[in-house]
Amino acid sequence: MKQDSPRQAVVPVLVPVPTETPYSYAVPDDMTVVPGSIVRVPLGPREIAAIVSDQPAGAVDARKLRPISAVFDCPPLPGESLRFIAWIAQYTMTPPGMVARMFLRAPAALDPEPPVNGIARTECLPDRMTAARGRVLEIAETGSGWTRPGLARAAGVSASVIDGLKAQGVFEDIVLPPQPVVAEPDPAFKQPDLSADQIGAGRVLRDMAEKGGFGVCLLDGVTGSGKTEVYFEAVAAAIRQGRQVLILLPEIALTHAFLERFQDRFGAKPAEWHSDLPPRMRERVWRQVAENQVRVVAGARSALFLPFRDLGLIVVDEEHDPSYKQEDRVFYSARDMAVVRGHLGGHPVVLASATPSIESRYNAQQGRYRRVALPARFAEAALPELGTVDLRRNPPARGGFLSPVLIDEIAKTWRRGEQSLLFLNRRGYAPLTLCRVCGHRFQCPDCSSWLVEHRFRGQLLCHQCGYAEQRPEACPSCGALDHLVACGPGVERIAEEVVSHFPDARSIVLSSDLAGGVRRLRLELEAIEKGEADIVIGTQLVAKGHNFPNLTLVGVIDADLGLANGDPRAAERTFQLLSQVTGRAGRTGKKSLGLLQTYQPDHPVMRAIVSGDWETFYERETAERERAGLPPFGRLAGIIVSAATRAEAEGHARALRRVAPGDAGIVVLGPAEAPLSLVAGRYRFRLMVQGGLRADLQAFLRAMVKAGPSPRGSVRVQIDIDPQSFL
DNA sequence: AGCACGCCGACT
DNA sequence: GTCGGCGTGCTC
Repeated sequence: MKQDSPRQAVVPVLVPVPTETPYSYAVPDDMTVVPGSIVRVPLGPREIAAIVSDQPAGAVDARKLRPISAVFDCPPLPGESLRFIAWIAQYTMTPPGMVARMFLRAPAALDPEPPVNGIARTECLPDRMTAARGRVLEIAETGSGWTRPGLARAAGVSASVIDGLKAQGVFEDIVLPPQPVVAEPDPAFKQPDLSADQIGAGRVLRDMAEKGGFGVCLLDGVTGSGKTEVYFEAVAAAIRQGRQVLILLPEIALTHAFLERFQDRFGAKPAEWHSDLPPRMRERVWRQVAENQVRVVAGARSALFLPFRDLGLIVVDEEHDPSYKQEDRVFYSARDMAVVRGHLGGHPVVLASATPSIESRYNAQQGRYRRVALPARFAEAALPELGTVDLRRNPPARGGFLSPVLIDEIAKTWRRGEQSLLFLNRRGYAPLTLCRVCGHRFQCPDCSSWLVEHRFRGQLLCHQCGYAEQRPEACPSCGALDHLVACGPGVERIAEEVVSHFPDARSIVLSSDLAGGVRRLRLELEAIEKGEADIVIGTQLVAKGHNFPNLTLVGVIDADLGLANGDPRAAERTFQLLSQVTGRAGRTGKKSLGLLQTYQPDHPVMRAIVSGDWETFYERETAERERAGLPPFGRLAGIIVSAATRAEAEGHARALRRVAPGDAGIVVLGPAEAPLSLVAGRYRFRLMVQGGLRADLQAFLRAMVKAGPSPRGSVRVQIDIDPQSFL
């Protein structure tokens, strides 16, 4: 539908505030805007960036109308993006302005990059030549453009040398063109050496990318089967067609490893997009994506809201990863929204995982997605030999958590000069502290979960809400001194046990609360990769993406952990996590071993991992959910909850928010991904129920359901996402 | 979501 | 007598 846009006096504008409809703004006579134009508008006392909408605005008093201040000098968002905003708003029950806000996350990028002043050679030659001048002229020949201080530094001279040359007309002032954020990737840079399986799978994906148009392919291949190289074939095809490519990665996996693999294949790095990108870089990436200067973006979930002009392919790597879910403000699953974006814009979507989620498997089984499987590990990367250690038959020594079998294997591995990884998904020293005299258990005053002892810090922490207190000497209940006992293991405690068995081995603990933050963590990981540790004890952050080249033993301290928390996804999650962790071994070419300590070696999760028969596990899981009245998908009932005031409604929302994600099982409320929306009069709150809800919260919700809507104003809780109908 | 306005408690 | 807490309402 092409038509000349008539002069509009008033246009609808999506402002980043939670209103149901766009606001109306007057368009000054000398201004032209189209739907998608990014504009600066006055809103109350401030000026903010907003998007001209194609949806009708609500009625407004003409006296309130204010004019658009300016149109930003950047390309308007394409219609596809506007439809994407509207779709997400509707699906997630979020005000459209709040969704639009996600497209405006790089405010400074809305204006063109400030021009950078540089200098360039002229035809003139200097009157006298000196050593310093010679160096400057030599360096100036290299590179694509120099700033005055840049050239001086590169030539190792002071800026006055350059000023002298400039005074003679040897250099002149110019404005440097904006520098591309990354080099152009070359699809033919290096032809990969693929196995027969990879070639077959790669051909399917390449065809999808070449043909274009919407379609979803689930690329399912065990760790080390070379999934990445396979979807790179599709990426190459899209680049050849001159289209843009978005590769989504779980946040933690934005590691050097991926970027380097990409560079090996394409000769240049992809543009990165994630939360700790420096602001400058962020702006440049945003702008160059909008101007179709960037071919490939590798990013975390927020990259989904970059203003691509000509997207030709979306890849979601590790599609099962829970970090694709955003749980604040706008609640969405980036994996699902990637499929939606592909659908709206007519792009192929590749979902890749070694352990696909149940819902993606189900969608593939139903024929909604195409499925391509890579059965074997590639080349020299042999699978580790996997086994369970039955803790009933091989119990740890009193007060310990390592079975003799595991200790023996650690010893052997260490003697061979190889590395061991001990995995326990629990931070701190002990998950429960109690008083041996009176039985007092340390509980969080705010949310009633056990306080976890962190011995290195001397604190008791609530892992649920972040509450912290100093670890006391005496029992706060009966006053007894020295009778507090730690129950159960955390990584710190395992480290203690490791030191007692292997005092001469170099051991290290890695968890997200490591003192020194992310930077320290990165350093430690590098040190481990260089072989500077013998025994690594870590939480789930060691499961992702790092290559420990000398690792030949993975011991899972408590493989049962997480199976009994009532989460309907418990088995699936445990399976995914343990597969990933044991996959850390066996990348060396050497013989390697993965051992799962468990009290239930016959549990389907253990059997699936040990036997490698994942197909049976998936079938069983799907059937299990159906039996429990939790089909993998399905529309869920709404719940009416009453609240008299905004404060009360907010209180409910906060309470739900704090305890919802990843907690114990929700049966009344249905499967894991159900988003709840609380709507109280004009106030509206949402949250995503990920793992399920704790029993006390279920009771709370049930009570509210019974209470029914309040005549004074109500909070409505809705749970009605239906993944089957999300297209 | 921000931000202003407004009404009650501890301070220069 | 004011500073500042957050409860309430509004933004085209």
